Amino acid sequence: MPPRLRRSFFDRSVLKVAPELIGATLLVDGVGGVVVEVEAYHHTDPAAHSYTGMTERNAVMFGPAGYAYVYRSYGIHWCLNVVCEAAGSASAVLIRALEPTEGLAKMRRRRELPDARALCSGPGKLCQALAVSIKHNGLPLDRPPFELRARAAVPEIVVGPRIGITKAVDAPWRYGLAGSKFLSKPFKA
DNA sequence: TGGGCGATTCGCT
DNA sequence: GCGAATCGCCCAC
Repeated sequence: MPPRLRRSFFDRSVLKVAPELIGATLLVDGVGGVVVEVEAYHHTDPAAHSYTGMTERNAVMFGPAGYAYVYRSYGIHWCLNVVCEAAGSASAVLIRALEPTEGLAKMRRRRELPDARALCSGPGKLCQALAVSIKHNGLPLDRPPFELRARAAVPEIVVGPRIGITKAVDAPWRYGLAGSKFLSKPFKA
């Protein structure tokens, strides 16, 4: 089994960490799968929550790397990020999609859906499938309930603009696993 | 203290 | 493709 990713893995440029997460395995209480889509948010990026400074919501982003930043989206969904770079730099990677491999029955029950393709194909969906919520905000990714393991081999990565934002819309900081059927949206060829 | 808005999803057309 | 659901965050008043 590939080694756990240590916190020091995240203590680097978010633009380096983000593509290296593609192919890694993320589990929460044993449920999850292979990371197939992420987005990078740098603290100098107008689209980042941390851009305008620290607030109660985004405080974890300003802490050390390797911790979970979880926030509520559109009043409905949860979204899971991993804090990157040195403490205070306030950069993070948004986990956008997984290929489900472990605990499919649990995920289907939580999502009330039979289709494996739709279980984790979006940031809100995967948090529902993995039962991630505000309770996980500020927890380290290298300890239970999280389990995050390095990829076995370097996969082919596709790059494109990020989804659903209104600022810095052209920055190519969305990364995906080439050819994956489990993306939130296809990458433009 | 109140109102506009969002790193989304789903169902309907 | 479009719009509703839904509510915490955040800043202007």
